[in-house]
Amino acid sequence: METRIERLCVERGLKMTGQRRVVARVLSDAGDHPDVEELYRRASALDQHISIATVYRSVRLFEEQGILERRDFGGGRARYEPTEDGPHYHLIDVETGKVIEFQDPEHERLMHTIAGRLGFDVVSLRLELFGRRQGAADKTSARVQAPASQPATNAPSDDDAPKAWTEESIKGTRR
Amino acid sequence: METRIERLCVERGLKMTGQRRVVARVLSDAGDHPDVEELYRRASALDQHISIATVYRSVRLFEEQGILERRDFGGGRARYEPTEDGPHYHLIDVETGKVIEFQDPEHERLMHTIAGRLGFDVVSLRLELFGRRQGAADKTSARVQAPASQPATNAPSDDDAPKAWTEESIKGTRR
DNA sequence: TTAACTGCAAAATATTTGCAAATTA
DNA sequence: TAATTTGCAAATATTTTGCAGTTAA
Repeated sequence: METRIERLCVERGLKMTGQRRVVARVLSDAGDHPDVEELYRRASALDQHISIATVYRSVRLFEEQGILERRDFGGGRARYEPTEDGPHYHLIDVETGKVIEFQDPEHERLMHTIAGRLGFDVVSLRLELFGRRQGAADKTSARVQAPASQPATNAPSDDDAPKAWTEESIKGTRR
Repeated sequence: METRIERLCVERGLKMTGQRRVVARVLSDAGDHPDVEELYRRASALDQHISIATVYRSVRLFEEQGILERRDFGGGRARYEPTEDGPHYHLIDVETGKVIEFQDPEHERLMHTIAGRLGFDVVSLRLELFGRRQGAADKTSARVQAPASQPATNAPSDDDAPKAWTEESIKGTRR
């Protein structure tokens, strides 16, 4: 079955190579926010004949086409998700690194109000909330001193992905 | 005169070397959001005897101490600002890359409400708005297709800094 | 057929680190 | 003087690119 991403590519006159199709499929199937390395891993499982350079080229292309959005949850790697789900934001659990998506129309409105007040139209925005589950004891205060920009130098920067990815992903990380 | 950053370092029992002092001074004087390369440039002007490795080590240290916050405005480099100014957000002009800081207590409240609804306490958050000056003709629609995460692959990722920095900064960028 | 695409390895960019020498408290 | 810190250069990590060969339309 043809994925939405494939359809969009065809509409925009891009060649659908086997590799491109595989990357599109992997992205369509992903319910999380994989980085390039993880996309490459999943793609390789479906098709041996794919190189990581092609994955990089594909996500860049898809992003340029507005099919994908690049995210930065800290950890030094770009992460990706399809644009199909409409505007939404992310709440990152600082204890576990788990990512929760949420929407809020009121917030939407507020952003436009604020931008308007400054004389701007909103083109896009990003909002990431770092939080701790209510009632969770703070056993790790050192972790969350200054996570404002990157979640924290030493907080888990992983995701809602299966353990295997999580661990491998962190191992290869430079921070 | 001793900078706030220096004072905090001493309070936390860190040695104040000449280099550290210079980096602290440069950061205290910065009204913008310099990256490491720019910090190194400004520090070098004050003191020849400083290497970029030391600047990297200093900002990492300061960030761990909660004295600095790391920001990501796209462009592949981390940018820094002192934490002293209290919570505020950033509006990035997608045409010029100029960064405008703003606050909004209502937004503050809303974030706590939203997090609470999901069962979380807010530890920190980041909000970046990408906007276009009202009335500015859209001569560059290609630029802003999918800037949700990074401002845009090809939008200026510079700042409110002097032209000289802006240009050098972009030149060395990989995107 | 041909313009677009891929793989590979090398380059570019950003950041970290090992170690010997220098410096602060 | 002892523990930290620095400079330098080399190592790592992520992403991009040149080029020759392959492939979709």
